[in-house]
Amino acid sequence: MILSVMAKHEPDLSLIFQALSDPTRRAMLAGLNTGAMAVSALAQPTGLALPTVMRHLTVLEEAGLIATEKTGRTRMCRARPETLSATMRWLEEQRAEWEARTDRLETYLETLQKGLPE
Amino acid sequence: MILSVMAKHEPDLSLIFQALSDPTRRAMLAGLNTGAMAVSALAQPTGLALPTVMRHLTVLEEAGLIATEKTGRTRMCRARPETLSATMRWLEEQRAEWEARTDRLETYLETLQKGLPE
DNA sequence: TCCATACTTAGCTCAACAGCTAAGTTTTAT
DNA sequence: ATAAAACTTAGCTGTTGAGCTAAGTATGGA
Repeated sequence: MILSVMAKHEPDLSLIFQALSDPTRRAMLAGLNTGAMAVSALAQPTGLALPTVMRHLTVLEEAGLIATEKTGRTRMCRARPETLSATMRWLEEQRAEWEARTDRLETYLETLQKGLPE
Repeated sequence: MILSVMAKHEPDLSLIFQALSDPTRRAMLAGLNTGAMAVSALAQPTGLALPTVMRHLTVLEEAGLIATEKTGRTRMCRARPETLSATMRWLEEQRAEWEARTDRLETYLETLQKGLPE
């Protein structure tokens, strides 16, 4: 099997961060961490109209943060934690790069200090 | 010293994710990982007008992702990796919660399996 | 002093977003 | 065969976002 076939939706950071920037969507995502849920069950605690909730779910799904499947007349939603992992990886890379140059800087400064008495 | 005085800007996830959702801003942040930079230096590779870049910088600063300081006529910008760490912490909590309930579910299913022959 | 540099402020445009209501569609239960 | 349940689609509204130009302020060098 060719790898590119498996990579259906490589994570799009713009879509992911955009999806996570809304508190309602973060709450929904947190709700799904306790198990899969139908749309109306997710909507209930938000107090929002159903079409509004549907829009939020579409945003989350297009970002790869959840998956949904319709069975009969109800649509079940579940979290996709792999996408969270991919996102953490990006954040970690940023911090790592920053740390690397900070370390280089400190090493350089130490070198200067040792060099001074010379 | 009282702690609440120190916590100037507790991280606001909505602001942070909103800031990170724009590719231009992520590129700027990545640029700052290689060291502090003046506004015009950050603007140059983007090809955007200076006021546009300024707006991006304001968004990043209000999210706590960078800090800036003006000396003379130039404003220097540097990354604030602590905010990235706080963000990772939230993502990690989500994944942890999801894993916890998944583990509980698997344990339960195993229990059922063992129970069956009885 | 004068001019260039480096932002900064003001204000405009167009697109995208979050919310709504009203009116479908498809299943399931009676 | 109806009717309720659970979405789904269409379309409207007010706000926010990213981009621009033009004009202003403040510093530093000649």
